[in-house]
Amino acid sequence: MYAVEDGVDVLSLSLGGGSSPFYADGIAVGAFGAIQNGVFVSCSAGNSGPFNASLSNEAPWILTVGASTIDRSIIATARLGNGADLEGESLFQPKDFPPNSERCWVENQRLHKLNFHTNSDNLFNGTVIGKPSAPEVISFSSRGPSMASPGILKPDIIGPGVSILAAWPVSVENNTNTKSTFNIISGTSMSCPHLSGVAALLKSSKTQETSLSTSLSLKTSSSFMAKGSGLSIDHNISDPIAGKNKNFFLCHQPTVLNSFSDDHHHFHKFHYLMDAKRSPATTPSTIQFPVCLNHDEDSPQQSSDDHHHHNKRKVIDEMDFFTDKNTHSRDHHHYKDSKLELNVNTGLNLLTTNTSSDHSTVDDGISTNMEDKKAKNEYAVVQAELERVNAENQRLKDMVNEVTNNYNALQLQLMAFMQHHNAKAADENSDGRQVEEKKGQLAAPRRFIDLGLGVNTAGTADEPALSSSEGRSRDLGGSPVNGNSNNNEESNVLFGQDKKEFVQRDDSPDRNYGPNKVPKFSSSSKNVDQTEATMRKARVSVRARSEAPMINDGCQWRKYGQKMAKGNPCPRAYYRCTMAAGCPVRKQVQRCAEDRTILITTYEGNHNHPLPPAAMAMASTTSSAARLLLSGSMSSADGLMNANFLARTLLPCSSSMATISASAPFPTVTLDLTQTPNPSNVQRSPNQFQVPFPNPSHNFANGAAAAAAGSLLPQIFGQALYNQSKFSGLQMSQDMDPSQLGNQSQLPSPAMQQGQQHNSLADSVSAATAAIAADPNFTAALAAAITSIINGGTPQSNNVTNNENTDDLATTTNGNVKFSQSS
DNA sequence: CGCTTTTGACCCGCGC
DNA sequence: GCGCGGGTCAAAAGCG
Repeated sequence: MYAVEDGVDVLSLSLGGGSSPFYADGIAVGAFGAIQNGVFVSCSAGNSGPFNASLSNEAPWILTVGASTIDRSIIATARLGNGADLEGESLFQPKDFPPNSERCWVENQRLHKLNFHTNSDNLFNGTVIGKPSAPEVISFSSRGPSMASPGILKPDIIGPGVSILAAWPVSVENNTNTKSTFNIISGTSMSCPHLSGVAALLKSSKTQETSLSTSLSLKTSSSFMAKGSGLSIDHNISDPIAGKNKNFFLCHQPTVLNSFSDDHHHFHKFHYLMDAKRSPATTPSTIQFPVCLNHDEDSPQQSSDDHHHHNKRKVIDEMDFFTDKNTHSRDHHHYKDSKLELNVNTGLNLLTTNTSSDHSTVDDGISTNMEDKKAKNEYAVVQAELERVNAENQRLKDMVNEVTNNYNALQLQLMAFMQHHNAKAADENSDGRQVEEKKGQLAAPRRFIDLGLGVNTAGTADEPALSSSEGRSRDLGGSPVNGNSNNNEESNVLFGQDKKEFVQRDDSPDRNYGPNKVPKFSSSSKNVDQTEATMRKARVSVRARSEAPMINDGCQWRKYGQKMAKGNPCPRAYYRCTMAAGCPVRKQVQRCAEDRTILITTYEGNHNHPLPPAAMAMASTTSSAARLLLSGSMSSADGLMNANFLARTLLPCSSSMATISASAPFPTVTLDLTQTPNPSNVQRSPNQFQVPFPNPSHNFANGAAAAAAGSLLPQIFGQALYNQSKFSGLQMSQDMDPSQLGNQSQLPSPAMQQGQQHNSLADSVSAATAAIAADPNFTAALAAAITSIINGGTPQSNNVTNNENTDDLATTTNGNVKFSQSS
């Protein structure tokens, strides 16, 4: 026998499942806050709890199941009508829900004991053990619409007065172990983008109810309905899922109402079901809990239960889940004698905005107390909504920050790629001319670095070719003027991690510096120091919008100072790289005075250690930019050089802008990630000329892949490798002919320059793959960018064909994009 | 306890 | 030479 007494509302809110917006406890608070006496409340939090259930009045029979699948520390709580708090552990775990977890509590002097166990993320089987001695509501809520995994209720828990609520199908075993699946509609939160209060919540359940063809198996007295219950629970034993339920109803064929309809928001609850079915056009201004309790007086089944209509907790109807109707007859009478009051007013019209149409029986019994409660409930709803919105806002902020960081990193990557590509292309274009012009003058032949992947350059795959800087150094070391010189000669040069070591070993050969080299640097320690100082002072400033105090560039930094800089109310923070002992890299972080949403990060120096993939974007970009800057400044004797270089090398292009500052105390290139793609929007300083990163399509065709391989990827590859010549790139640039600036720019970043002799190609590929694959978004974006470049590029005869890298091949495939380094 | 951050002192270069 | 501003140091404080 199954019966629900008068004065009992049943409300089951299942907040579980997916990314439901109903996690906010405020919803539950608001929802339950309106529930009045005698309401059964069953709630279940979903993935991210917490939720709280508060009852504003006596609620003798409450069973609350709360859980968070995300944070087990979150405790679902329910405040009982008597002021007692009901707390339960967070029972759910995404995967490893402990079998047979037991949870007990005492509520209103009744022991509630539940065993829960589940065996999958979205499967929740609940077993209630022990026979309740009083009307109770037990709620099962799976985490999702797992129709195939209904909860199972043991027969012994099916007793008089026990309601079983489930958001999803629940099977009930009868004495013959025959399972019968039934559903009880409960408010579920799936796929509801917006909600406000219970009404919306339950209203949202309409779709699911319909789709799931859920049914409600609950009965109550008509008198209860007359009290204005806002809760709608309709009987539906014809549910296709719960078709067997029909066999468990002894006395009637419940009226079927599968879904909540707006048209059903009739407030005459006493006739709600009937009206809803017969007068669907009625549309109340208030959103009502569509209560579909089986109290239809016109129902032929009803007559058989008339004897249950009593003033107190009368069981006017019964639902028999089992064929054995005598099983709980004694309990049934027990419930009939229950002391529960019938003056139940669920007051679930929480979001009522216009009560004029409210003709419920509430009117005849409303007291000021009720109004106060209603007001409080509304307040609670608003407050809860506010909290929810705040929490959501915070989450969105976090998301924005994260996205911003990702965007910045991606942009840097793209900039690095374009920069390398551009430099390479420029070098290609200028190479012939430059070579002729400088023929015989340059002792330092333009030597392309092997990208570190140069299997052939070093002779063996295990001994990758030296970095570009190394190559250049070697060239400086006396190699004949040969822009295409092979790397074989590099084998004579050793590069230590320490720049000085490199210098010492590099001083032997004589250098035939061209007369136009300005300034010329000798191999003396003095010049070396000067070079180092210059390199160190070369700065790359990155402007990016970020709410965070510091952009995440993948490196570890230690703050060593903070100063108030003149002209900027925002303090400037000084950081030092701590990823390796003695790493000279430092950076300054300061917010832009004009626009404090812009964070200006200025990098200085080169890392002397491998960088994690996450740090590659920034490191490669900044180092490349610095190299570009230094190349221009150091290799040109006059200011025109830069202009020429830029004009020849850089082409109009992308949204990212590089600004080389001529007035800064230190040579500084600024990468502005805040600029819009429209060049007209670019602000220019009289002392600055901006260098838009080239549009690869202008001078880059099939070289895109080569560029990717020749710049970005090599850096990534080199990343996994340890390097020994951290400043070689700069030193090389000192001796370079302006015509080689493009090549210079093309050189890998210091990170790339790091010694690769000790690493295998496989390791490099692995590192690159990991770096690229680490971030699917980045991968997709980069792939799209490169694809765009390749597709948009106009094939040119002067495609990049660096013979030095002819055999170098570093290929990593990510999705549809294949990066292949070839020359 | 070790690492990081804070913060005032100190150093240094540059301009007057 | 002095003052100013940028940058760094290092002891103290904070933090996990």
